Amino acid sequence: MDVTIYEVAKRAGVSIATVSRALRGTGPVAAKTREKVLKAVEELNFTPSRLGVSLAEGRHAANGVVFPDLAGPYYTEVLLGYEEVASELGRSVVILSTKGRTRVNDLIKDLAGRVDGLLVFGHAAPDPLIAELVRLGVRLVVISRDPLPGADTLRSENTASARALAEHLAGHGYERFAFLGAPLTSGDDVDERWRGVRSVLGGAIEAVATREYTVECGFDAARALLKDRRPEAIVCSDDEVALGALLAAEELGLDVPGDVAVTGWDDIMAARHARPALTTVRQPMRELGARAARALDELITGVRDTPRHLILTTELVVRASCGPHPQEVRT
Amino acid sequence: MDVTIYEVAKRAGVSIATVSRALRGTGPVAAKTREKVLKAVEELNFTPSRLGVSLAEGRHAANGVVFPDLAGPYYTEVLLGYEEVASELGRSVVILSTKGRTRVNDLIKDLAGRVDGLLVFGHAAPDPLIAELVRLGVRLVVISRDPLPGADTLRSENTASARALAEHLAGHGYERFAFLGAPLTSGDDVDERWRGVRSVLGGAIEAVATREYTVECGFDAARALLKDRRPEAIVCSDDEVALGALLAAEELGLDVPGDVAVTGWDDIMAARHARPALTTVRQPMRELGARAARALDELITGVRDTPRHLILTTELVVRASCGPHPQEVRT
DNA sequence: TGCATTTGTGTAAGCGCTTACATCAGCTCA
DNA sequence: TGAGCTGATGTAAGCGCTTACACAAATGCA
Repeated sequence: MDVTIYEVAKRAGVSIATVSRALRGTGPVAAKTREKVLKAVEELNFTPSRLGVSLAEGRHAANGVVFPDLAGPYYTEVLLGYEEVASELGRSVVILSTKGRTRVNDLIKDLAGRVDGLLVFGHAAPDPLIAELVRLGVRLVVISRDPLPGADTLRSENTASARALAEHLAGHGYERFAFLGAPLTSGDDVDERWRGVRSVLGGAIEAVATREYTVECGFDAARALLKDRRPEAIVCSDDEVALGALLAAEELGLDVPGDVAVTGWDDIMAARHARPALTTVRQPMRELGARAARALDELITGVRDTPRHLILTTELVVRASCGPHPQEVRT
Repeated sequence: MDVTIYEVAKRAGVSIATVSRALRGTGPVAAKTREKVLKAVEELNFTPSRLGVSLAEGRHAANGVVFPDLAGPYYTEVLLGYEEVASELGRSVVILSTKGRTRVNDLIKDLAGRVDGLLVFGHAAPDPLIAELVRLGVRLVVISRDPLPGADTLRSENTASARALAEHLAGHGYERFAFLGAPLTSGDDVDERWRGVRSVLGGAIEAVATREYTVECGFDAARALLKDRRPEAIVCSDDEVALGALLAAEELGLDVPGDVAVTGWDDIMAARHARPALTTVRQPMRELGARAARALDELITGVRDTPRHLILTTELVVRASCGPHPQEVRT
């Protein structure tokens, strides 16, 4: 891994410029010369140093991604979609997890210095930092949050889907609801969902916090809620919290949906396999990642230079956990 | 992000060497000079170009990781442990997912060219490629597979734990077993587990393949198995497959562990929350990642230059899914 | 006070590439 | 047959840093 273009040039009896041209296919090279070069490359096992190339080209050919954590399928699915497209576009992906880290801002700035563009999950970086990155000219796509100036934002639709979900539940005849989700950060996905359902259900729904968006936290919060003042339906901020709620109900000997209906959000794989299968809102997670990678590519290559705010559509997926509802089709 | 050390030097009225020294703390710099430099850095919002630094230092300050996929907690947990320690050591992490990719070898070699060292999950890269990387002098840690020459390997203990698990199940009085796991690749973790249980149970256990190590595949394979010729106990290659088996049993109206016992491997969070809670073997996933990062650091810095093969200890975790067993302690 | 250190700073040579520009054959075509 | 091309190659100037080395100024000590 430490043979340089000079050695190849010497061995092939040409200049380094010719080697470079032969390898990249830029500029004309005589067939015979190319042969010689390729032979030398082969013999020496030469691979151009990424650092040299990048420094000369003035680009990293790498994208960054900042996430709080990797717990659960949401982050990993988005990440995989992102990595796949980035790879397709010839870019590597450099990751940074912020949960439990100190000096997050420094870490993120450092990351920004080693990539051509950055994907940031909504809650993984504080707003002032985002603003600073924008000011520094970092190419940025922020995911799962409301639009902000200077950066692309990308999210799935929340409000309308939340209203649809709420209306569906209301159609079951339920009258006392709870929204089980983490502390609401204004403008993030969960906040939008909460606003959406509340706009339909009004005072009939109360918000209940969980520590995090995990099965465990959903379990704890749901158990407390169900013991204390059982609502007829629990709308959860996401599928994992909902899975926790299902477990809590089971532990308390409650039937879902007989005693309490439960819904999730995201449509992760486990939602379909849960018992009862989870009514949820399907959000295109891979697609989010893929779009982010493409958006970043546009910003980096300069095809586009004004921020764009994209919202992907979602789909209400009705399954057993919200109760019998003959009009709807099950998946 | 495009202000260079030259501009800082000019503004501070010093040479670029002094700027570099002031910023890195290498070599002596007068307090007053440092002030001037820091002021200029501040005003210009200077961040040293990572490419320039890396090229000059001759190191990327980045590690790579190659995984097949990110499905389930195993990969993400290892990855997070790895990233955390790498970050602590001042190294970024560049990821590469190989599942469904064409030209994997090229992708991996490309990755090798942009990092100082590589963590590779056992099944993510073909053996010949590993050998080639070793030959090229790539610093390498391979995880979850048997030792191979030239590279560090790192895994959790399998054989003894598998025997312990098998003996535990035999102690319940079960006599007909199935091992539910993916097609066995010689030398990988699952293969070791299979060999371990078989060494105890002999002809009483049969191997049943799953397409992948996922809940879904576990579900499908288990359903087929349970319908066809129900064993008394199903030893699963990992927790996710086991969760699938639990779901299959439930769908078929079978009681676990009454009608069939089920065990997993890994002790992912869902194992504890499953109903019944899953008997499994706890493997220190974060620790694996963390160790890999440290091992790589040793190889990169040259503290150590001979390969090391490390095996971390595991722990049998007995829960309800294998049936009542008063002698053991439940967690 | 003079000499040997130490301290502070600058100069310049890399690190490994890409590419603009210069050069020079060998052709084409009038 | 020579002007004008085109094609093939080399030269050298970056890209943005780090650091060995040189050197001048400041300091220590006898």
